[in-house]
Amino acid sequence: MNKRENKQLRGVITREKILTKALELFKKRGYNKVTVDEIILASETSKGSFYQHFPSKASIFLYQFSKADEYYTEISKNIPNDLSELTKIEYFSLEVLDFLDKDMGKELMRVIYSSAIESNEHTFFINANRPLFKIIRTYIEKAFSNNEIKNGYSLDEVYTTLIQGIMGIIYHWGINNNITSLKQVGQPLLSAIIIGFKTPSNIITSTEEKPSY
Amino acid sequence: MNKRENKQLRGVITREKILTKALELFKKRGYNKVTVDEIILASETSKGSFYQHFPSKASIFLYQFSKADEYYTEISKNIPNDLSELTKIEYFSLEVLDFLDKDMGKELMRVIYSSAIESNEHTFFINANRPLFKIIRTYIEKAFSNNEIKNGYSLDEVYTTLIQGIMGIIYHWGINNNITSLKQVGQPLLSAIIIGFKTPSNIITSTEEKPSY
DNA sequence: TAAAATACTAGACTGTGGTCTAATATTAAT
DNA sequence: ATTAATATTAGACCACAGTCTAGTATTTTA
Repeated sequence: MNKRENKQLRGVITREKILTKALELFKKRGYNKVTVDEIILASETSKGSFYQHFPSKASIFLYQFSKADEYYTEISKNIPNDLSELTKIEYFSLEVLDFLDKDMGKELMRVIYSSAIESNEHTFFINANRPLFKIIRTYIEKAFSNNEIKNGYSLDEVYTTLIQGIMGIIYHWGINNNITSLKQVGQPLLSAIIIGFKTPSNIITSTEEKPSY
Repeated sequence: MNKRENKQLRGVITREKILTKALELFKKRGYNKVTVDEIILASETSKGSFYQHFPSKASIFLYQFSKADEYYTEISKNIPNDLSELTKIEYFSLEVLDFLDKDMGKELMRVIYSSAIESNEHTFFINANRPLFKIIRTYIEKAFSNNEIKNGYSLDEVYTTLIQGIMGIIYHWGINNNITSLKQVGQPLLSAIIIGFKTPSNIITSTEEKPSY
């Protein structure tokens, strides 16, 4: 190993020590109970090192979320091909929910959802999800090609509707303390939305029967 | 005025001074930019007084939300009676969104949604909304009586689905920086959900065609 | 190999929301 | 009217995430 690697190595090792210890502590005592000072004490490093390697306490916790994209791609590959595109969307979304529940966990999801809304630096949330967004968008495009969407919505409307639905499912599950699985609580909304897309709406109904709004 | 009123008065006046000045500052410079020290300076009070009258900085901002319930009841009274119950739900929900957008504003909604998910003290969010929840539940019950719900969902499923949808709409709007109105971005999801409720689902489809999940 | 540039580390310091305690004002009890 | 109980106020203090600066180690340039 040459000098260059050695040099990077010092940092990499420190970073790794911090990351490991931090995640260990978060797991043991919960994210909110663990302080940065504790992490640097346990990992025998310093404030300076901590913030050299991580931009915030949250980022180190959120780091776990980076495997998500990888997994989404995996899920999408394993979807039976004989399903309609809309059914694929439902199937895929439910698998995503299952993954978030079982592999990521409620506490992490809460931290993700709260940091996304409490600051304008939700770049991560929006960007890191790109693969998720792209996968969904691709399905929608195909659904349009196959004429599966019959309620007159545009691609963007369908897309936004789905994202709103998924976010609503996760947010609602996040603030509730019951132990029902995310997949289970999310299934009805997803189904209803998909059915909504499939069902031709009476144009007269939506423009004349309810003219007041 | 007797002694008792006088005594309460001192506190009430202080409380009012803090509240007024705080909301004024929040409005002028934004919630996050205003510090508690600034508020007590501007209102000529003290830390002790501030926390005597308010449990947190957020609570003083969230205070504005207390008129919400009142307004929800008002909306529900003014809904045309010749609409179907499901249409009423859609109408009502859209009016709620309109109110939250125009009267409450995005910053307040973000603070509400972030404090609800970042601590377990979201009692307020859940409880203060009771009237909203009750109104929606009542509509749903009537919709069931009128046989408007044809997709086989239980009352709780319909209820949860709607709440998830509404929360999703608000959350999604909250993290996005575009200026589209909440009502406008929420309309498609609400419509799709309602259509989903109305549309009989093929029972065989949901239990046999997709047995793998 | 000397000098310059860069990465890394340590820990003092800051900003800010929130707590605690002691003092004072007000009300209630006797 | 005295005393006890309670509400209110002031501001020192604490906790904790995050910043800043000075110093050290490593790498690159020449």
